[in-house]
Amino acid sequence: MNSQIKAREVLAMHGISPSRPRVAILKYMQENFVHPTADVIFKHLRSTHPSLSLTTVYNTLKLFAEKGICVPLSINDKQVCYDINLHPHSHFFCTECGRVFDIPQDESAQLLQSTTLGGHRISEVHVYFKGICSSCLPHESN
Amino acid sequence: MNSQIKAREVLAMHGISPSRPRVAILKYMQENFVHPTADVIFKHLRSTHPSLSLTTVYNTLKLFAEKGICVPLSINDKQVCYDINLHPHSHFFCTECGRVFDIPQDESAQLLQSTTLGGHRISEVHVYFKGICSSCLPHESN
DNA sequence: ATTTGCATTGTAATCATAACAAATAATGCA
DNA sequence: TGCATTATTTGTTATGATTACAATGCAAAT
Repeated sequence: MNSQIKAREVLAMHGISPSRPRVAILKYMQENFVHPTADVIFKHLRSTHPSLSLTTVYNTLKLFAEKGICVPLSINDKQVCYDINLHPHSHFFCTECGRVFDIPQDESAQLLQSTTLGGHRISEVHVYFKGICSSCLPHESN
Repeated sequence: MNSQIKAREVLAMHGISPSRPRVAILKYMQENFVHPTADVIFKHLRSTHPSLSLTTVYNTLKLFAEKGICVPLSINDKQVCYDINLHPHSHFFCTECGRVFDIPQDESAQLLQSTTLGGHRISEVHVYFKGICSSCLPHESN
């Protein structure tokens, strides 16, 4: 299939050898454009890949994140979920069902003050940056 | 002291009885305008409140959050930290030292595309909303 | 002083994630 | 083709944050 090839291509582009579990996990993320946790992926692939272990899923997701294939999201305090959508966009986390929805960036920019967004009722807005703070940065020239 | 009074006032305003641990925890948060985890608070108050238990800190922070005195932040995947600053603002998480800095909202709005912010080097931008999604919302009239 | 009910405590349980060592597969080369 | 070397995967065990829960303590009201 197409996504099978695509998954292998993506792995190759990032210098990752295309082992069975890696291809399966990436393919899953490409086909199911959700924001899965390690556990969700594990449970979905269990039937078709009986030997797959949860540890492998964790390792693989961490590897993907390091290589820039996906991004870990700490939206809720329980589990980390992963996003293969690398285009700039925001997220909406439903406190009822726990699903994470993608929100186009321009939509979210103007709606930072609004209370509804695409039919969802917003109760919290979170914006945060990650990086290296001024005191941890190597000092340039003094 | 002033903040002692202020802490008790805030508790009263939110219908929370001012027990020793609650006053101490709130006072700590008001005086040290950081973004502490339960553990950080516990360790700081341990010396002056020898009988304090970690469970009480967890319970109290959860209570404060429910009553709207503070906001839990899931910025990093390890521990939840709490913010008593309720004014709209963004956060900067340093991946080196783990500290969380407040970022004025207007500053962050324009700098969503920038790579530095008040001397910090930005590598990730996260925007997310929380609320109830359209399918979990009670249907209005149909 | 006694009751009543909330608050705190300490311990034990849970759950996500990481560490680690053993088993397995993949790759290159004689 | 068959072995040697290295990378991956697996299963189990450990860790660390958070919660559950039962027992104790405390404070206001009678």
